[in-house]
Amino acid sequence: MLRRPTIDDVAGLAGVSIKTVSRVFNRAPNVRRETREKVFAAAETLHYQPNLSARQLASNRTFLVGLVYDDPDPETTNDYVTAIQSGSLLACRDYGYHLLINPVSVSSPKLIDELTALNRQVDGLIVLQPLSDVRAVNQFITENDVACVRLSQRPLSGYASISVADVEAADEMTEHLLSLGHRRIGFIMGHPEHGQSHDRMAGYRRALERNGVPFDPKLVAQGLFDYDSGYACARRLLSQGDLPTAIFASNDPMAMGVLSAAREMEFDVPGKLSVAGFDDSPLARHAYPSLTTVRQPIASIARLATEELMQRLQNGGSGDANHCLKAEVILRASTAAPSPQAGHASS
Amino acid sequence: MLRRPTIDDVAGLAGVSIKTVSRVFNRAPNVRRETREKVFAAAETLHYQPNLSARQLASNRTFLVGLVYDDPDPETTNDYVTAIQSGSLLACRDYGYHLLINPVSVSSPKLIDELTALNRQVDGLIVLQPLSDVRAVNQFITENDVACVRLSQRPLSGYASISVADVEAADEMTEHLLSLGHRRIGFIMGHPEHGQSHDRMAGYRRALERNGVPFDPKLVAQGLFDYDSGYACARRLLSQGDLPTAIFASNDPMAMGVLSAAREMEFDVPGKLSVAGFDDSPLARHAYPSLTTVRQPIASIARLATEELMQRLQNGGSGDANHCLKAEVILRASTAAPSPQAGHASS
DNA sequence: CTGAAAGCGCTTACAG
DNA sequence: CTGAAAGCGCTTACAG
Repeated sequence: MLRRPTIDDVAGLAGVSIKTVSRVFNRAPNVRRETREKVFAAAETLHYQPNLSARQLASNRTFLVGLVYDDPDPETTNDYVTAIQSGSLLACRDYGYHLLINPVSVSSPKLIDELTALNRQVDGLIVLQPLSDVRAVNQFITENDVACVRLSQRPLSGYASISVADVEAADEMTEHLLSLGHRRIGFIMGHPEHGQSHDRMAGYRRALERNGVPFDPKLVAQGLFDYDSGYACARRLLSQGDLPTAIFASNDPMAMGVLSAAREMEFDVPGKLSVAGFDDSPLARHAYPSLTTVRQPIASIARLATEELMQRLQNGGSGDANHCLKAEVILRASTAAPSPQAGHASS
Repeated sequence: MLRRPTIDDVAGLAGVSIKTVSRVFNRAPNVRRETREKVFAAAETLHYQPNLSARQLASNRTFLVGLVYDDPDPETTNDYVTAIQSGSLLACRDYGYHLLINPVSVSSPKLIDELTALNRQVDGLIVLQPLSDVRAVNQFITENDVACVRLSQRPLSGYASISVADVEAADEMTEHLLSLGHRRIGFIMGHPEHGQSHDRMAGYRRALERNGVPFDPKLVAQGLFDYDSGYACARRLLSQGDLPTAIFASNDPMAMGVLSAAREMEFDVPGKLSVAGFDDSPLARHAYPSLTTVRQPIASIARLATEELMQRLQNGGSGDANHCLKAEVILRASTAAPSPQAGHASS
């Protein structure tokens, strides 16, 4: 392979200074159109591509975005994170940026050190939940004036955050179950460290209240957003005296656990028990019965977060900006009206 | 935030030249232990971290590895790719490298242009299937002498490849079904462009042959590695005259499709139909019934590929190196002995 | 075992 | 609208 062409080669061929070539490639204003075209033509013939490292060093920018998320177990794939990642990647490309994937552990004592190191290697961060809800992380952000966009429903003064209307979505799903005739609706909360968990719970309670259905703590179980906890919570909820006729799990993996528990305990779904999830992960559509759930606009979230970050990097912009996107209830086969004799079944 | 410390600051504080600092950080030999410790101490107090861009520019290396894979649909998560990615990421970290995730489209006319551009921004590539089985891609690799490791069972002269013993694994799974007493075993092939598809098919045939069971083309259906194709193939296989008592699908998503089709057509699994998959994706354990499948050592594959690449980058090493890892049959609830009356059921 | 000098390929004020 | 010079923070031969 020949020596890679440099900015000098392009400048020479185009008959301009390297500064002009630089201007053209950085889309700076104040370049005559004619000149620009000459430069592009020269670059084309030479197959010139700017050297990233040189740009980085000279401009003190990296053209890199870091995506940071909690990854308790590298063995288990997290569909939500994967979707965010792929959406963000696409948006980065549009701006000539690369995405650096950075799983960290929220409970690691080195967390802040890791974030510090990462922050030096990228122009900005996209911080997913639950990291974006961790006090130490937000403190790190504000103290170091980190360029970042947070995925969280709790705003951080001076920064941008993107979130989904979890309260509304959970409210809507609960309303759906109520409208089918359910009155005893079990709820499986998500991981308590995630802001979403509390919002979804709030939506559940709001819908009950609005419909005059008393909130019963015995119908609520604390899960951890994974299959196993959903399974365990469902077994508990389905073993007590006064049975629920529906269970609303805060995410799809937990809802899958509920389906398994129901099958084991011979609760026909949706005949004897309705089950709803949240996320519309790939599992949901192919579950049996297919899962009623909430579809989050993950691709839009990722794109919006990335674009918001790009804005801030370009304009040095800061200030508050809190975007909240609507989610959508997806009705499938796992929810139906309660059967007349429901609630009288044995465990 | 204060000015970031540079190599000069460290050298000043440690009382050595910057060259020595550089040597220490690059783990070069020929540095007295005492000196090294002085340098590390100075770096520690200053919280010094080498500037990546400067290293890149000066050394003409990027400390970046590109992971390239075919991504036909960014909306759908591919558990296999995600697992490779996370394993490779971990290995990269051990070597001070970052991983650049690069989904491309195998059918894009710009594929080679994209690979060319990517190749200039990284030190080496890890190429997943089916890209690693595409002639144009391999041609690009050899013509440009690209530093890379391929995930493929078809070796490429001068390069390293990592693969899984697909033939053996498929053979073993088929043997398992035969040993249960199945004689009419349906097989759903994977995407024909993937090398694995053909190997798994070969393993299936080999086991049949060894056991004196004639190969019946009517029992084979062509899938595409996704749920929908598995579902469609199963419907076809279960609608013909001479029914299979077991279906071996070339991967788990297709096996999930088989389970759905079986449920719809009222083939009890495993009573009337045994079902086996391949991959041991997260779906498999939580499926109903839980899926007998083949566990691939994905983490090991990813680590091995990354380490092999690192070797080559460090030693400028080349030459053939073909690693083949063993897979493992995981027995779960979806396979059992055929019932006596099986094969006489209606569709 | 260690150092002084040159240079990697860009961008950034500063001029004009 | 365009250019000449300096410099970003490292590494790389080359000396010694």
